[in-house]
Amino acid sequence: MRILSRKLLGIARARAETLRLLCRMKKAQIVARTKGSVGADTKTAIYAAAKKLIEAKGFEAMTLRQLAAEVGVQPGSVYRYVESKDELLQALMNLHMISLIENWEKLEGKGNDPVSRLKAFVAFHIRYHIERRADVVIANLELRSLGEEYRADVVTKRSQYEANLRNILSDGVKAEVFPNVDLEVTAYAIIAMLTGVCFWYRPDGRLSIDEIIEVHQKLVLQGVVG
Amino acid sequence: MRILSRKLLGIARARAETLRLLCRMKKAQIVARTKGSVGADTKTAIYAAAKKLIEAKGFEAMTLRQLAAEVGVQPGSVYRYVESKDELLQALMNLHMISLIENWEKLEGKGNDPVSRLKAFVAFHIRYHIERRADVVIANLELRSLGEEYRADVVTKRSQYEANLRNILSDGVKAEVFPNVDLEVTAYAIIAMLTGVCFWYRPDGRLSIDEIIEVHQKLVLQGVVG
DNA sequence: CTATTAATCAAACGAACGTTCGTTTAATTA
DNA sequence: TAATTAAACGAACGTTCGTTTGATTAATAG
Repeated sequence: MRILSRKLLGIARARAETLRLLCRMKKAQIVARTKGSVGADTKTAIYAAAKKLIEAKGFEAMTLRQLAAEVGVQPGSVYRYVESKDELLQALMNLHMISLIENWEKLEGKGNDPVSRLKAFVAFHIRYHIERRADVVIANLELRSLGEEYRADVVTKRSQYEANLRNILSDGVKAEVFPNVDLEVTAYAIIAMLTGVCFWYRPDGRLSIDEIIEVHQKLVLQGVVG
Repeated sequence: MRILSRKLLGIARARAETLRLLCRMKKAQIVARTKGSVGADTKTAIYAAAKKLIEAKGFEAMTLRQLAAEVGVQPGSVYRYVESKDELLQALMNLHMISLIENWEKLEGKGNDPVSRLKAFVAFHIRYHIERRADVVIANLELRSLGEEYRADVVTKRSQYEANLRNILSDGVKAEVFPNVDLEVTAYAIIAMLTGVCFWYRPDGRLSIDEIIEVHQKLVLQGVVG
């Protein structure tokens, strides 16, 4: 057996040498930096591919080899743009939370009374979540995979976003348009219900996004107004 | 650097040799079948530990070595009770769905009018989901990790359970107690909102389970009754 | 035109993964 | 008590993982 393995080792070595020679021959044709490659584009492609793969398989199940293949690059090349797999997830989640908060702030204050503000929130949340399904799925399912050092930051940002809804409800209670609502629980309930949409929504479904929004606006408003 | 790594390799080899000797010495004391070991108990322990670990870290992130350590057994021993890691997840999800459906069927039909049936469903769903958080978290977050051959089965069972709510809503519409509700969307919305509870509920929180149920019953009923 | 920087590749690393296997001991049966 | 079955162990298997490295080419700046 020991002789056999030595023989095999020899064969393997010879084969490796042959492959190396073949590589050297090909090197004149295809190698290293590719024509037209631009770093910024590659980084964008990496982030997009990561979103797609994590949404489909989950963060832990996605390998950097799959990610690299999706981008059309070698596994090692990803590390020019990403510190580590963990840091990549952190970046995706943080960018999403920041974008979510900013986009709502752009709309906020358009209406004055609590009822129209609540309707606006429902519409915004559903539309934004359907349009960025991958971001949302990642942000909601992969918190566990996020390193402890990053998690608190994302959780804080999420709470910050949810505070917008709590403020609307609170103003409604003060103005006596929403009687007897428990701010905390109601906010959780509404958000869960709205976020849930992007887990069953299908573009070719029976209802349009606007119709889905209307159904939810009615449910929410009747729920809190009574 | 090459010299350093050779040095480390040498140290590692020496240490491995020492450990091997220690193992051989211990063999006279601790080995093989342990006293008082019962197969059924071990299987129960494996399922319980798997639930705990998957809930905390996710299915892909849990390793069989962690699972074995949690049970207090060697990694290979797990395979006496489990066909594969995938089959373990499938078993956990299927058992949960079956139990969920059965437990609701035991309660169903206690009330007659759609309103009291809807209230009963809200109460049951929240209480059951809080009490079996691990099961619920797994069933809701790990569908992606489930092999395609098993997934359809779990999805069917889930839809079967959700049909209970759709039937209640449908009866309410026929009896003209719930005017103008979209059966499909409303059912999704209610379930998402109720399931959401077990992602924020804390036993030492401000409200008791009963109080949380009351808040949701009110929200849901006002939402569908108008 | 030359030197420098940006971008990528091929190859390898050790570690950890799920899983298999032959052996060994505890409990049960005949 | 002897033979059989149940339960677990320890060690290893081949594979794949995230990551690092040094060489190599494309684009850009001087």
